Order: sequence, then C-alpha cells, then structure tokens
Amino acid sequence: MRMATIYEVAAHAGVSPATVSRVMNGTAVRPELETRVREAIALLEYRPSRRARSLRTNQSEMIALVIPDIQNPFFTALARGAEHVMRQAGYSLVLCNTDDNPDYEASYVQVIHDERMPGAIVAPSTTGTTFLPLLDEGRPVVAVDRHIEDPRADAVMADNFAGAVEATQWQFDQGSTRVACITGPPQVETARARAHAWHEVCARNGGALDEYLVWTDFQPGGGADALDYLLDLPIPPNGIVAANNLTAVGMLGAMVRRGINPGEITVSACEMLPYFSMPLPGLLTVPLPARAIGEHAARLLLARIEGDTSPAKNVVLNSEGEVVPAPSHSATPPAT
Amino acid sequence: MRMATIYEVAAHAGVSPATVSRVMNGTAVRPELETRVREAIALLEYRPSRRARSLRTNQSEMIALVIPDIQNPFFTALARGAEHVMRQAGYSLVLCNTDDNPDYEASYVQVIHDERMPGAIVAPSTTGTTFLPLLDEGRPVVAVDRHIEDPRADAVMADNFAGAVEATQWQFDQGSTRVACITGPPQVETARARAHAWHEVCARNGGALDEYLVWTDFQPGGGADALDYLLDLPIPPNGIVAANNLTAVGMLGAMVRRGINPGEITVSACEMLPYFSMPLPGLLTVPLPARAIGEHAARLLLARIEGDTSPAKNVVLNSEGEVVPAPSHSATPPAT
DNA sequence: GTGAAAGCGCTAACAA
DNA sequence: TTGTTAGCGCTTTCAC
Repeated sequence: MRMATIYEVAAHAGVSPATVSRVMNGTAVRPELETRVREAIALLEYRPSRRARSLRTNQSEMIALVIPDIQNPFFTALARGAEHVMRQAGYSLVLCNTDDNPDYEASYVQVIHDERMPGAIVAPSTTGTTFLPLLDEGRPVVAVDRHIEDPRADAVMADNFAGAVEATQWQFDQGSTRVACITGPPQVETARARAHAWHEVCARNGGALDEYLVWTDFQPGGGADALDYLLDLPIPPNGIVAANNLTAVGMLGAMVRRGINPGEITVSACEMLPYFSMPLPGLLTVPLPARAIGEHAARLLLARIEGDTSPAKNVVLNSEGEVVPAPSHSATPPAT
Repeated sequence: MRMATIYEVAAHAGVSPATVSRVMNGTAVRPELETRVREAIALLEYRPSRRARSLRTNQSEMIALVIPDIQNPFFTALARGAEHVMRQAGYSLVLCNTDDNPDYEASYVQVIHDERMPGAIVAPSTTGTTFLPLLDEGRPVVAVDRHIEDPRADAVMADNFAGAVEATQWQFDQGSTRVACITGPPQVETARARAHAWHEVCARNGGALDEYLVWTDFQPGGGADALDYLLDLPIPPNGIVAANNLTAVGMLGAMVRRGINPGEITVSACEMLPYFSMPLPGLLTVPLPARAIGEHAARLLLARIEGDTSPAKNVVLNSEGEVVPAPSHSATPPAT
C-alpha cells in the first residue's frame, strides 16, 4: 500500500507543500488553511517520512546503545533506564551488542557513522579507542560503566570504589579475618577499582594477602573456579568479596556444590542478579545503580545533542542512584 | 568535521557520481576507473550515507524488536539471538520495550512506520491487533512467544504445551499426588497453553482440582502470592508447576521465607533464570529455547524482506530449539 | 561502460 | 502568511 507524501496532502488541501510542512512543524499558518491541511492529513493518514526529514535537516532520532552483553542483568537494567528517558524525548535506541569483541564494536561504530546517528551511549569493552572516530566527527558519546580515555567523552559511573569498600568492610564487621576478593580482568576498570578498594580495606584491617586476590573473566565460570582455588589454599579465606554479579552467582553455585553451608563462609557481592531474593545468611549485596546510570547517560546525551558544549562531565552515582560530588577514589592503580 | 559526499569522491577521481555509486554497489566499471575511485574513497574516508540511500531506494537496514520487558531473561535471550542473526545480515535492531503497555506498543508501531522500517519482530502484549496496520502496509511482522491473530503474520513459538506436559508429568513421576499450577494472566496465550497442559496431565492422573490452578501476573510477586494461597488451602498441594521463570523465582523465594525445606514440595518450572544453577532437590526446570526463537524469527523476517511471499509460517520449537513438525496442541482453550 | 539528469520526501531560503 | 524553488546524498533510467 502506497504511503501519502506531503505533495498529495498539499494537493488535497489546495495549498503548497511548504504550508503542510509548516502545519506539521508548528509554524504559524492561517487557521483556515490549517484546518484544511489537518483534514487532508487525517484523510490520507499522512505521516511524514522521518528518513526524508532526516536527510534534509541532517538530524535523526536514532541513537546507539553499545553494550558488551545484553544478557547481563546489569546492562539490561541500564538499557531499560536509557530507553525510558530516550523514548520520552522521541528517540529510539539501536541495540548494539558487542560480546566485548573489539571487531563488533568497530562495526557498530561504522553503523553509527553510516546512519549519521547524532550520538551514542557506550559501555566500552577494554580500551575505548574504538569510539574516538565518533568524537572526531563531533558526535557526542557518553561512556557508561567504564571510561573512554578522552576529554571529549562524558561518563556516568557507579561509585565502584565506595561499593567495594562497603562490601569488604562488612566482612570484617561480620568477624571475617581472612577476606579474599574475586574480581574481573585486569584490563577492566571496574575490576581494578573494586580490587583496589578491597586491598585498601584489608590493609586497614591487618593486611591484604596477595594470594587472596583472584582475577577472573567476570563470568560465572570464573567465579566458580576462583572459589575452588581459594578453598584449596593451605589457609583458605573465611570471607569472600565478589566484584560483580556473575562471579557472585558462579561462586555461590560452587559453594553449594561443595556442600558448604550458607554462612559458613561470609560472602559480599557488588551487585546481584535481579529476583535473587534468597535471604541467605552471611550474604551481603551492594547494589549498583544500573538503571539510574542509563537514565543519567541518556539525559546527558540529549543535552549534548541539543547543543550543550560545556566540558565533559564525569558523573558518579552511589548505590542509591544519587550523584556523588566527586568520585570517592579517582585514581585506580594499573593492573598488577 | 564534514563528511565526504559522493560528489567529492567523484571529483577527486575525475569521474561522475554515478560511477562512484557503481563501484560502491559492485556494478561493472572499467578497472582503471575503479582503482581511481577506490583511491579517492580511501583518501576521503568516504562512506555512503545510509539515510540518503534509504530515501532513494526505499529500503533500510533497521528493523524493530518489540518486546514487553527487556529485563526478563527470556526476552533478553531472544533479543540476543535475533541480534546475532540480524547483524550478520547487515541489519540493526531498534529496541522497543513496551512494558506490556498497549499505548507504548502503538507508539512504537508509529515509529516503525515513520522510519519506514522494512519489518519487525514482535512479542505482542495481549491482542496483537496493534500491529495490524503494519501488515496492512505490507511490512512483514514475525510474532514471537505469542501469536498475532492474522493470517499474514509469521510466528515462532516454543512448544509451550509439550513443555508444561513434561513439567507436570514429572511431578507425578516423582510421586506428587496433588499437583498445582501457577500460571499467568488468562489473556496471555502461553499462560493458557501451559495451564491447559497441566489440566490434561492431571486429568490423566486422577483428576485436576480447580482450586489448584492460580492465575497470576507472571511476575515474581504473583508467584509468591500464589504460593501463600496454595499452602493455606485446607488440603495444600505437594507439587507445584510454575508456568514461567518469574513466577518460579517468586514462588521459590516465598518457600524459603516460609521455611520450607527444599524437596518438601516438588517444584517444576517452565524456564528458569540464567545462572540460577543451584541444583535444588525436587526442582525440575524445563528450558525454553529463547535464543533459538530469536534466531529463527530473524531468519524468517529476512526472508520476507527479501521478498518471500509464501503463506505465513507457524514455527514451533522444542526445548532443544529444534523445529517441531506441528504444534503438539494447537487449540488452546479460552480463559476460564 | 560512462555521464547527465531526474527524483526519493522533506525543509528552508527567498520572494511575493 | 504563503508559494516557489533549490537541495540534502544517493541511485537509476536514459542517452551516448
């Protein structure tokens, strides 16, 4: 079925296409003409072609959401928040799942360019360099979860350091004496920040043991392997901090398989799976404000698209989703 | 930074824009010219504007994925599958989260129309009538998880009846004598199909009790409430079938809160949360092929976009993700 | 095989 | 205020 164009509407209403365009865009038009135009629009069920408008105005209502893993509930919640804000502003999100694969990332950067999208919300895999071409073109990019090392990119993060401090300190408050940490890949900023927090808190509480720090892939399997490694140490820990949601569930599963009773080893985790409401004794969950990060990033990106040229912002949210004045610990040490 | 157009490339190469277009699209061009053009393309970092091409050819590489809840792991896995297939074919997915809200659904239908997208993969909320306008325009729509009642729409489903039969039969095999069922809203097709299967299997095993069938909202809270209701019956069930993943976790959480030991009441569920690997005694999980549904739907949609005009397909996948010749039970009874 | 020219559907100068 | 016109960047006849 053919679609009505602005010319057909104009012909039906006996006006010029420009007048129809003005009615559509809210420019002043003589009331009499406006009614005729509106009638024609209704009659023909006219809806302007976004792509034609987009070509002409060089704008578009399509922005990219680039995330490593859409099956990770953290990113899913983030996506939800971003989608919610963006749809209210009339924008749609293009879902770009990268599997943490730089090639996939690059191919989506290409799509963003080719579709001339006005901006992107991006959780970069390791180094954010893939996205620099977008910034070079003047497309605003808001980094979430991990930074893009570029002064032009805004960033919205959780206060990873504070969260991990809380998770670790709780261990000592509970009476744990030997606290281990299962974190992610050393290239990943959040993994480093949380490991660093663990180290600091342990140092304050009698010292951190190097063999109690396990770098994994931030996946359930990695968490399970890490648990096995830790419990097979000559002197195993009696408290464990899991630095993300997936390592946490992997580790908990492994604990069950080893027949460890809940509470026997204290566990605290940065973020947990949604719906995982089992109130296990000896388990603390420090929530991450995933949804708020998505919402905040979306608002920031919208402002940039509207023309905000102020210096790049670096927003940090605490676990309640509130903006924290300054990151509790900005400098994260390099990987060991 | 300005973007190179086809005219600039043409000028640099000393050819006409048409020739550049031919090089880009693989039409035969004298090798000598082709090299000149390619050099100019590389030099200027030329990439054709998809939106301009799209306006001219009336095609687009942007298809919509309409799902009720991006935080539900079932839809997340489905999205992953669809994205994977689509990206390989050069298409991108626009994420349309509807919260099962018909208004949101309608607004996304509008977007699909306005952007002139060539098709959509859709998990309709209740009635699929919202999407009929798209079919009227000749845009292919593939329904997933739930049907759209229209002979023009393809559909890809799990074999919900078979899955629920398995979940219910297992209860009797385990020695349960009084088997209840917690399902979703009666308007939802999958909720009805699974309830129906439960009813049939119970009937074969000595009869189904009406008060053992609980209609919920398919959410964790609903599952928890249903458990409380069931266990407070004069004669409570000793086996429970949960008809979806979220009711299942809600119910399990409520069991823990009531201090019921694992295995005391047998539980079988259609689908479970990913990473929920606790091997609880007395718990059976019948997986749903979410990812395969997404992949299959994407392939079907691609074929339609390519011009396939064969009659609408109704694909049913078993829990392994394999195509089942015919639905194990096509007629689902109306809600009671 | 190649170029000139028209046109996809819209908006924005510019004139009237 | 309104209409005429040009043009966004591409593809595609149609001549050559």
